Order: sequence, then structure tokens, then C-alpha cells
Amino acid sequence: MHIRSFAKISGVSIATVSRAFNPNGAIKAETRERILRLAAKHGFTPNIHAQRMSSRTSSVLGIFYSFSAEPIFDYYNMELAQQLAFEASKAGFTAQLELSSAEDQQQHLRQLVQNRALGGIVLVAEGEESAKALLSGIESCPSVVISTTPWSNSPTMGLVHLNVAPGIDLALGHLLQGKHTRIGYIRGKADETKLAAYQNFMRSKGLIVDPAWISAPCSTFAEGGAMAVELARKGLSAILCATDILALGALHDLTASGLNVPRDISIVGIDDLAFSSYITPSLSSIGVPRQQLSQSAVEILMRVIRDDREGRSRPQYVHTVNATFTPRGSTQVLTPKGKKISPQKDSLSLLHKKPNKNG
Amino acid sequence: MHIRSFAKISGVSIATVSRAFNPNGAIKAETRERILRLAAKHGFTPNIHAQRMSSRTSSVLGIFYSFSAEPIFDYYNMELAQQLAFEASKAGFTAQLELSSAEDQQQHLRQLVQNRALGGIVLVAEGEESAKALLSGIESCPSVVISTTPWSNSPTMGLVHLNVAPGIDLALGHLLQGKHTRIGYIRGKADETKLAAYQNFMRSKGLIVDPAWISAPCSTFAEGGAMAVELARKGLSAILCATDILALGALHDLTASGLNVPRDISIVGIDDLAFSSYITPSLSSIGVPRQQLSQSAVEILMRVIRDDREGRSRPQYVHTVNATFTPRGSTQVLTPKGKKISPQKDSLSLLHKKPNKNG
DNA sequence: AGCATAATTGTAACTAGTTACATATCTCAT
DNA sequence: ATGAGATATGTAACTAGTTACAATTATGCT
Repeated sequence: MHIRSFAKISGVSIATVSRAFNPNGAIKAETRERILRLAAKHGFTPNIHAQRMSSRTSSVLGIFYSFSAEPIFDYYNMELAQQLAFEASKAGFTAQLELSSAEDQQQHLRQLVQNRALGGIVLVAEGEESAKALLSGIESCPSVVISTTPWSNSPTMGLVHLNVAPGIDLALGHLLQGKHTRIGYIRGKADETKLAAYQNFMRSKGLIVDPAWISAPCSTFAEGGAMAVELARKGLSAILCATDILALGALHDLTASGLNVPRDISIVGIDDLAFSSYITPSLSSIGVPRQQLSQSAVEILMRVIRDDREGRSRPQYVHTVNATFTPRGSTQVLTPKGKKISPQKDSLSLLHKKPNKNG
Repeated sequence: MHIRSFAKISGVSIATVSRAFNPNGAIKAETRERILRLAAKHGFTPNIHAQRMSSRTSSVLGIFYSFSAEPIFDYYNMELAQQLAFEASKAGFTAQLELSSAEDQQQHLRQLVQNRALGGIVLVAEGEESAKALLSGIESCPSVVISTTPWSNSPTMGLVHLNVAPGIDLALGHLLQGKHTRIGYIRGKADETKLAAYQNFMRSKGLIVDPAWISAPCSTFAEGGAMAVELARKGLSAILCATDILALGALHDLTASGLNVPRDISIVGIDDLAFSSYITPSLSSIGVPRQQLSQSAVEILMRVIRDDREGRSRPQYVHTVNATFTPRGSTQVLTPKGKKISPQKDSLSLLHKKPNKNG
């Protein structure tokens, strides 16, 4: 059933049918109701492809990760994408996670835009340059960038700035209050902002920032674990990890190597994934509010789209979302006594203590 | 740039251009090459919407979860969707996770199919009836069902049967070998097959299947935890959980209430999520091979699509994927000594012991 | 009632491709 | 050289909508 035959059935012109289905079509309310009722009766729904072709718009929201060198098999990105999809669907859009490899990403994006396959783009980016490079030449398509760096010069498109620094400050402040001073950092991929926030905080408090306390960039559980064990050997009392994944790896390998978290060493993650509060010890984590992020991104995108459609020029929408911090079981205040104990030995004995009690 | 102007530029007809872009268009190899080269030079790519409209096909793979009453904020489904998307993209399809609420799901699906928005459907289903109901009337669209139940009568569409029973047998066998006999089960939503497999195994070995050892269906960390504590009170020595999420909740709450996993009670999950081997204790889990599942599903779907296009009737493709079991740290062999302890009393006293210790 | 203006509806020309059928070109055996 | 059969290309009719503009109908005001 297409529009022409349905128009004939309902005794109006195809234009009227089209208007009935378009929320801002100039049509009498009664007529619209009658047509929609008839459409439901006869099972007519406008064909999406045809709609998109002739209206030259699309209500598909493309989600891109500018640093998706590897497939995004990563809980944080998955959770974020899911949130974005959810927010998008509330705005009548259907989200599409684009997972082309890093090399063809630019081309892939260009092609989608040129095809007008996308009504809007949400680009989750770390670096400003890479994001701009990726979006250059496709300004015709409304886009929002979710970025951990603030934009240096005013953005040409919507920007949601995810400010991790406050969260990192809170977390490190928490550690400092707990008398931790030797704090290391396990780097993630493309985490310059996080690194800078860590370094800034440390310096501002007059703490040591030994390059040896900062790991190479890594991403998997296993890498996180290996780095954590290595840093622990250097006598650190706390480690900040660029992601909860790395933190979980750290927790695992540290425990496996006989250390007790948080007694011997405190661990802080970034992302605050859903499961982070449910593991043992529960993970103190810097919360990156995925919901707020997604909401703002979609909201801004919708505004840009509306502006475009109504011929207005695009104002520069910017919104900042601050990270928070939730202390949990993986960080501990060092007691004067606790500070003195030799972590290695003690933890080893502890590991086998409990059985005696219950056995 | 559309096909007509580009055809003019390259000095051929629009039909020839179209053929150059269609893999099975009857066209001279040199001509195709020349046109594709020219297209690259002039930046011409066929418009997807127009293609889909006139060819009345789509290369979008819709992923549906038949039991998505709540938003699918669930690691297993996310990991599976991701895998599906990955496999789909290898086959030239772009996957789209459809997350309408349960009530409008049927209508949503129908509309998409009627619009020919979808080239294929992957439906992740638990119940056979619900899956059939959802797909009835839209046989025109190729579909594959990933189901934990085998199809009772021959399927009208592709079927990937995820057989959890072997995994459950292995896991329960492992527990039994470890002298566990009092084994409870924390139910998930729509997990009849899992429940049946559990009951069958228990009965086949002459073990007690006390209805009181089987929880109400639940899905969140918190519910899993609460159920686990409740079951632990009944003196069980092991609990099988319908998902790793539930198992993680169980691990958390049991530990919080002073029990030690695996010494006091063993826990087995189902799904074998990426993080399950990295938590402490590492989670023994029944592995559901997401990759195999996705691969088979997409492969079958592509075959159905090819059959359709070439006018063949659809053979009944069925593929079975068996679950496996990986024992890890959350399950333990009971020693004769361990077996003697009166679980009931001991665990109850334990439940309120911890505060004193640390307070 | 008569006219200006506004609100609806209709007509027809778009959107950008695919594909059945017709036509042209090529290959090769006679 | 010629015609059959195969291969390649072109023409034109589709696909199913939107929308500018024209035409019609309704409303308000004198």
C-alpha cells in the first residue's frame, strides 16, 4: 500500500495524506484524524525510505567513537551508546552505532553524510584535532561532540564537554585526606586530559609526580593488572586508573599477587560502571554521568537540527557535565599504624586468615 | 551529485552507472572500473535511501529482544548485540538495536518490516510462542531467531538454538563432584529452559529439588543478592544463578553478610561475561558463546536473504550452539570436614558477625 | 452581500535510484 | 561476409514519498 492508492481510498489527494502524517503539515485537525484513522484501518504507513529520500532528512542518529582503533568492546562505551540510543528514541530518532575500523572511519562517515543517511551525528571524541578532522567537510550534517577536552576555539558545532577534572580532584583529594601521597596513575588510551588533571592536582598539592609512577597507555583487564603490580612494587599506596576496566584488572592482579586492596594499596577507577559497586572490594570510582551526557548531547543535537530546518544559523551550543566521585571499598584512609605496616608481608598472612575462624 | 548528472559527466547512461555499483550488474569489467574510478574522482556515491526505495531491499539488520520488558541495560545483551553488529558489518550490513518498549514492540517491528526498513531480523528470544507471535505476519522479511528452546515444530525461519543444558549439566556435575548436593537456583526472567535443565539434572542424579530452593524470577544485582542471602539461610552449599549479573549480586551480598565464597557457599553464573573472570573470587560461569551465536545467526540470515533474492524457497536452517562451563574461584570442592559443618546454623551466625569484626 | 485575507486542499514537479525491455555491439561458426 | 547467440548499453517506467505553487473554500469585516 503506497500513498497514491491510499489517497484514492480515502478520497483525498496524496499531499493531504502526506500532511496528515507530518506533524507540522498545514491541515485541518479533523481531516488529519480521519486520515490517520483510515490509515490504521487499512494498514497504511508511510515508507521510511521514500520519506527520507524526498524530504532529504533522516532520523537516524549515528554514534561514532573517534578513537575506536579496536572494536569498542568496552563497557563504558557500550553503556554510553545504550543511553544515547535511549535518549535518541525519546526524540523520535533511531540510533545506530557505527563501528567501522579506524582507517575507514572517515570515509565511512563521509559516505553516510553524503548519502544523507544520518539526521545527526554524536561523536564521542578525546582529542580535539581528531574530532575536527573527522567532521571537517561534513558540516552540512548536524553534529554534537562529546569531548573530555574543552574546545580551544569556539566550536562550529554542538559540544558537550565532559569535565573529568573535578572528579579526579575529588578522588585525589579523598586519597590525600586519607594520607596517601604516593599516588600512581595507570593510563588509558587517549587520556591526555585525565593525565593532565592528575598531574595538575599532584603538583598543586606539592606531591611527587614521578614519571615512573605513570604507566604506558593501556586498555584491557590484563594490561591494567600488569601495570598495577608493577606500580605496586614501587611502593605506591594508591593508584588512579583511567578506566574501571583497568581498575578491575588491577584489583584482580594485585589480589592475586598477595596484596590486599584497600589495606595495602588503594585503587580508584574512572567511569563508575554499573558493576563497579558490586564487586568485592567495591570500586571507588570517578563517576562519568552517562545519562546527563547523553541527554545533553541529544538535546543539543535536536536544537541544531531544528535551527537548520528553520533556516536559522547555528548558535554555538556548549554544555559542560562534571564528573563526580564516589568513594567505596577500594580506597582506605591510612591510619598512622596502617601507614607503617609492611604491605607485602601482612597481606600474605591475611589472605589465609579467615578460614581458621569459620573452619 | 546524483546518478543522472554523474552519468552525463561520465558519458554513459544512468543504468550503466547503477550497474557499476551493483555487484551482480551485467556490465563489462573495464566499464565498471572506469566508472568507479570516475565516481571516486567526482565524489559520487549512490544515495542509500534511493537505493533502498527502488530496490525494495535494505541492508539494515534489526536486532530485537523479545523479552525486553525493561530497557536492555544488561551486559549480556549488550555484548551479544555488539557481536551481532560486528558480524553484520562483515556481511555488509549495518546493525540496529531496536529498543522499543515491550508493548509497542510488535507494532514497531511490523512497521519497520512494512516499510522495508529492514533487510533482516535477528530476534533474541526465550519463549517459542512469544517469538512466533512477534514474527507472525511478517514472513516477508528474512529472520533468524536465537532461542534457548529448540523449536518444537519445524521453524518457518532460521533458528540458532542456544543449548544451555550441556553447560548446566557440566556445572552441576562439577558441583556434584565437589560433593555439593544442596544446590539452589536463582531464576532469571524468562528462563524456563534453564530451570528445566537444572531440575532435570538434579532429578536424574536423585538430588532434592526443593521448590523453596528456587527463587522468584529476578534480574538485577540487588535482587540476585537478596535471593542469594535468602537461599543461603536455608543451608544450601551451592547456588546456580541464571545470569552472571545475578551471580555478581549474590557474591556481593553473601560476602557482605559475612559468608565466604567459595568456602561457605559456591556460586555459578550463566553467560560468562568478559568481567566475570576478573572479579574476586573469579566467577565460575556457564559460557554462552556469543561469537558463535552471532556468526551463525548472521550466516543463516545471509543465506535466507540470498535464497529469497534468487527466488528459491527457504530451506529450514537450524544450528545448535552448546553452552560450556568454566570452573573458577567461586566454586569449591567440599572437603569431608567442610561437609560436616551445619550450614544452617553456621551461616546464620555468620550473617551478623562481620560488623563486630570491623566496627 | 462583497471583498480581503486566511486556512485547506489539489496538482504536478521534484527526490535518486533500480530494472524490464529494447537496442546496439561483439564473437564466432558457417 | 553473414546470421545466431551472447554480451553490453540505453530508454523509460517504475519505486513512494515531499513540497512549491495554484486553486479552492472558509472566515471576518465593512
